[in-house]
Amino acid sequence: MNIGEVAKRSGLNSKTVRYYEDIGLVQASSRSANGYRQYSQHDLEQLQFIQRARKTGFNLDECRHLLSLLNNQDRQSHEVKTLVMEKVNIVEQQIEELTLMRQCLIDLAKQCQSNEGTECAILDKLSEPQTPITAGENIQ
Amino acid sequence: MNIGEVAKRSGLNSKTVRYYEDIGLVQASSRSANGYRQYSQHDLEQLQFIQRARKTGFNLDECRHLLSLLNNQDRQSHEVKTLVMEKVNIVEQQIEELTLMRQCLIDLAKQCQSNEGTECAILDKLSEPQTPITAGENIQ
DNA sequence: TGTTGACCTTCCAGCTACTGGAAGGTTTAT
DNA sequence: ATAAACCTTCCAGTAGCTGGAAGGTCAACA
Repeated sequence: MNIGEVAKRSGLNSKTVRYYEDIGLVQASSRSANGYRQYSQHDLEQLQFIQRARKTGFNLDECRHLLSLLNNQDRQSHEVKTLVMEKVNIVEQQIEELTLMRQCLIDLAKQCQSNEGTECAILDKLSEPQTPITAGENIQ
Repeated sequence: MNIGEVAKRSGLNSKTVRYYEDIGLVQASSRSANGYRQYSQHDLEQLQFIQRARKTGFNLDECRHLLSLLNNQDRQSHEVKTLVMEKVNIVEQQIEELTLMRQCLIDLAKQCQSNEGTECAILDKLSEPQTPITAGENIQ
């Protein structure tokens, strides 16, 4: 199948599929006489795997790792579980930070009269010389 | 004060301060005879404001907006509140998505025996032709 | 006086994970 | 014949910095 077809079936964008080939995340596909990329069922499955892992929250390096485990018959089951549980920890940290950030924003908003006036408690708060707001480290 | 000092006092990196100048987020500082950047108390306050807004979860465009409101005497208080509440919504969506993702990962991990074997329920799940895992749209 | 180290300068490249667009070739349908 | 819908490559841009190279400046110390 052509790249458009494999893209549709894997839920990825054609550009993304080419990109994954460029960075060596998947093997270069074969080509037909006109130079078009040709994908096998196996290729599709690898791309679907990546799409699903990405959606589950793994970054491309982690996908690379998962793919190598997937394609390696000698892998050990606990390796994969470790990877997943590490990811759970990271996601939980992110949730915690976002929750703090949310509280900061709500606290800010509470102090605002929200009228037509030019005084603004929010801007004042953000301008204070001390740090009244702490949402942990900034995400991203 | 020099860039190192203003960086330390604002909690930013010198590189970041130069970057903010490059992209026009803050006005270019004055220079002393040797070409070093010189910062006033006012400059420091603007940088501190940005640092705090970033930490609170605003991106650079939003910081730009907030700064213009901060520096504009005609601003209206509710404009700022609206910006903050919009941000709360976005943060809440992110939290929701991450929470779903966390559950996916935990579900995956539960099915894993985590032994020395080479079968792996997690990889199997990620390889399934259907999409068993849905954590909403992937966050970035 | 020389030199060491800590500053400062500019410029360029790289990170993540794509995405958009240009310029062009191919295939299919009308 | 021509238009639309594919496909190709290559280059650049996104956000928000950060690292490094190559070089100038300044203060302290032997």
